[in-house]
Amino acid sequence: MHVFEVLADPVRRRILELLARGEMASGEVVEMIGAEFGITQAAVSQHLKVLRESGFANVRAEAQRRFYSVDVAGLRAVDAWVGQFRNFWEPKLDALATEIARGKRERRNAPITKRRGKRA
Amino acid sequence: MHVFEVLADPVRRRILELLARGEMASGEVVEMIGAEFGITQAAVSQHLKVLRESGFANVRAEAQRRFYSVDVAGLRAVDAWVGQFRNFWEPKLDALATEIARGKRERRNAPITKRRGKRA
DNA sequence: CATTAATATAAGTATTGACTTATATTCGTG
DNA sequence: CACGAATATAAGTCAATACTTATATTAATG
Repeated sequence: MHVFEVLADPVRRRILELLARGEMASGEVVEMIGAEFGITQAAVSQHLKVLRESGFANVRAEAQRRFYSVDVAGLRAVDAWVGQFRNFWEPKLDALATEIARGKRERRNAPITKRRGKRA
Repeated sequence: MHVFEVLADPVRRRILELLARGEMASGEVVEMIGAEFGITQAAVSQHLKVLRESGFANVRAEAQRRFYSVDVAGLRAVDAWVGQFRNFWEPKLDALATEIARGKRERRNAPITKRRGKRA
């Protein structure tokens, strides 16, 4: 399942927000999410499965308990994709990349101009 | 439609990547996306509608043509949500927030310790 | 070792949303 | 003003997925 499909579900987003505060046993997640969304243990378990299989959560077993925690892999993937566009609202550092893009665009229709300075 | 649902669709993600290179007329988008995904003009138009209604794209009319461009609003919203977790893999600047979270977690089960210093 | 606790899985259902074809709208142009 | 070009919308279909209930698995415990 693609990272953005994973985060498209509000329950999964909420679970991640809970895990951000520290690892939680499956049962704790079931309680909180159950209270907030009114869904069953099975449903929560299925969401946890999605999160773990898509790189958003890690599991650690302790007796019958499963402790879930945030796995950054998924979040980094999302961040990387959004990063493609970050220069659109944060021109500060990446001004060069922005310049290149804008240059390309404008040069397409621009009138021909004599260039001065070194040539190969 | 929630921002993450918007980006859950590969066609919409691709459209945004195209728009990142500069504004495009609807027709141009239809050509490129049609070629890549094999879908009709109507389908692309519907995706453009979603993008514009969810704050990911702006439209500008010129005669019968509609020129689409990236709107950062949606992307910023996504970035903000992911930002909640950024300290998980970028502890550098936000070390304080990370510290607070970790502290909370550990204090839960920690042995009681005498605290020193000012009190209210 | 039978029972209970904690979690996962199986199987079925219902809703959502991404398509399709067909049609409407809007504008320039002969 | 009729027509063609560019785009949007309407209506219907189909597949994906988020649920449900029921059951399986695994481990501690009396």
